[in-house]
Amino acid sequence: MHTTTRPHFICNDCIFSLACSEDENSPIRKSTSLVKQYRVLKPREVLYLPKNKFQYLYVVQKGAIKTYQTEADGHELIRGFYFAGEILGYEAISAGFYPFSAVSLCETLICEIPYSSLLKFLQNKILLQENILHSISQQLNIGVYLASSTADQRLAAFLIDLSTRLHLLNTEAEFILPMTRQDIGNYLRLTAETISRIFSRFQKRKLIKINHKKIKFLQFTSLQKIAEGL
Amino acid sequence: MHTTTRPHFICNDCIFSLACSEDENSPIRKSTSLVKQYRVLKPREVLYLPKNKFQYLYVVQKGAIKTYQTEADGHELIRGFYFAGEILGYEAISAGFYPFSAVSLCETLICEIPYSSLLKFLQNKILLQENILHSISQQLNIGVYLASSTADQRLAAFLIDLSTRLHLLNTEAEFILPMTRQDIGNYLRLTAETISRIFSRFQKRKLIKINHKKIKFLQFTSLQKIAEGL
DNA sequence: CGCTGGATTGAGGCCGATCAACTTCAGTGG
DNA sequence: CCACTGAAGTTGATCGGCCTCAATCCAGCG
Repeated sequence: MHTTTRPHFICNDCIFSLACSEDENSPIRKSTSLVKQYRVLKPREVLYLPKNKFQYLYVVQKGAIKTYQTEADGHELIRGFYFAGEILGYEAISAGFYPFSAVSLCETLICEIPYSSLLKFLQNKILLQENILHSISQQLNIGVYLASSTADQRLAAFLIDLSTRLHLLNTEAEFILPMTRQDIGNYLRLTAETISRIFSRFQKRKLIKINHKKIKFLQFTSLQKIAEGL
Repeated sequence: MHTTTRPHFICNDCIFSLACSEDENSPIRKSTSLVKQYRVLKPREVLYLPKNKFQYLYVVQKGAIKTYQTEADGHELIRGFYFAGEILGYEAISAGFYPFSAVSLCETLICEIPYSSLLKFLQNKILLQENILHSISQQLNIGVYLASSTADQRLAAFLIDLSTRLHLLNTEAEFILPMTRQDIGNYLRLTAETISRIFSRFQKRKLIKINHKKIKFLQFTSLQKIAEGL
C-alpha cells in the first residue's frame, strides 16, 4: 500500500500539513507524522463500505472519489464527489462508522489520517483546531445547488462547481468528467437520460462542447446565468 | 436581553456545558462562562441576515428557528429547522459571515456562544474539541431524505425526523407543527399546495390526524415504510 | 472481431407545479 | 361583541418537465 514517492502539489494547502512532515526521509516524520500511509486506488476500488468502523479521514491527493448510499429500491444515491485536495470522512465522526460507501472513479491517490491520533495531536494546536473546524464548516455548504428547481439549473451549477474544484488553468480549458452520466444524475437527482439530453441541448446552444467525457466551456457566463435561474 | 431565570432542561445534554457554569449566581460563571447572554426572540424575529459578520454560534433552548436563503427569483429556500438543544451557525465558520438568514418561528429562547472565545477556550479541552467535531459531523448528515424521489416519501421522512427532534414523549403524542405549509414545502422543495394535499391524503388513509398545526401519528410504522419508499 | 457498458435520442405517461376559487383563522379596531 | 382584513390552508382543473421504456449508437477492450 505504501508508495515510494510522495506527492507535493496538494500538501502546501493541506490543513493537516501542520501534523505531517514534508520531508519523506526525515526520521522525525516517521515517529510524529500523522500520515503513516498512502494508498493507490485503482478505478472503482472500494475505500470503505457502510457500517465500516470509522478510523480514518482521507485526503485525496490525485484522482476522484464518489460517496453514495444504496436506497431500499436499489437506487444509488450519490452524496458527494471528492477531488484532489479535498477531505472525506467527516460524516463518520458522529456515528463512529461510515454512513455510506466510498469508491474511486479513476486511479486515485489518498492519504490516511487516523482520527484517534488526530484528536490526540489536536490538543494545544489551536491553529489546526481552527483549520479543521473551518474545513468541516465548508462541507456544510456543499451542493446547495441541488435545491435548484430545474434540471438545467442544477446541471449548469454542477459543471461550474466541478470546474472550480478540478483546479483548471482557465475556464476555457477542456477537461475530463471523471464520472458517468448516471453518477451525475444520481447526484443531481435526475436520470442519466436527462443529463444526456441537457448536455446535447447545451451543445446545440453553443454553451459547451462535449464528447463523451471530454468537456469544454464555450460561454461560461451564460452557464452561470442558467445556474442562477436567469 | 438578559433573562433572570435560566433554563436547565437542555443544558444537561449541551456540548458547551463544559464551558458554561450551571450555577447562575456563581461569581465564577460571570468571568469564565462562555455564555454571557441569552436572548428571547418573538415570533418571526430575525436572528441574523446573510452577510452578517459571524460572531456567535447559537443553541436553541426553547422554540424553533428556520434558516433560509432567498433565491434570485424571490423564492425562499429553507436550509434547516432548529429546535430545542440544536446548534446553528456552523455554516458561517468557513466564510466568516452567515451565508443565509435565521428567523424564529415562534417565541424562542437561545444562548449566544461567542466563537472567538470558544476557540480560545478550546485549547487543552480535548473532550470539548471532540464533542464539537461530533456535533458538526452530525449536521453533515441532516436532511438526507431531501433526496427521496416522491413527495410522499419526503414528507413522511420529514414528519418522522420532526417527531424525534421535538422530544416527544411517545410516537402517538399529538404535537404542534411550528412552521407553515409553505415553510415545509420550501424545505422539501415542494409547493404548499402539495404539502396540504399529502396531509389530506395521509389523513384519509388514517396514517395521521391533522388539524391545521396540530398533528398526531396514527400509524407510525406505515409512515416509516412510506419514508423508505416501500 | 464481437462483446459490453455507457451514451444518445425518441415516444408516451405521470407527478407535482401552476393558477384559481373558496374556507378558515388570527389579529385589529369599532 | 361583531365586522373587517390579510395570511394560511384546502381543494379542483390544467399544464409541463422529467421519468420510463425502448431502440440505437459508440468507444474501449479482451
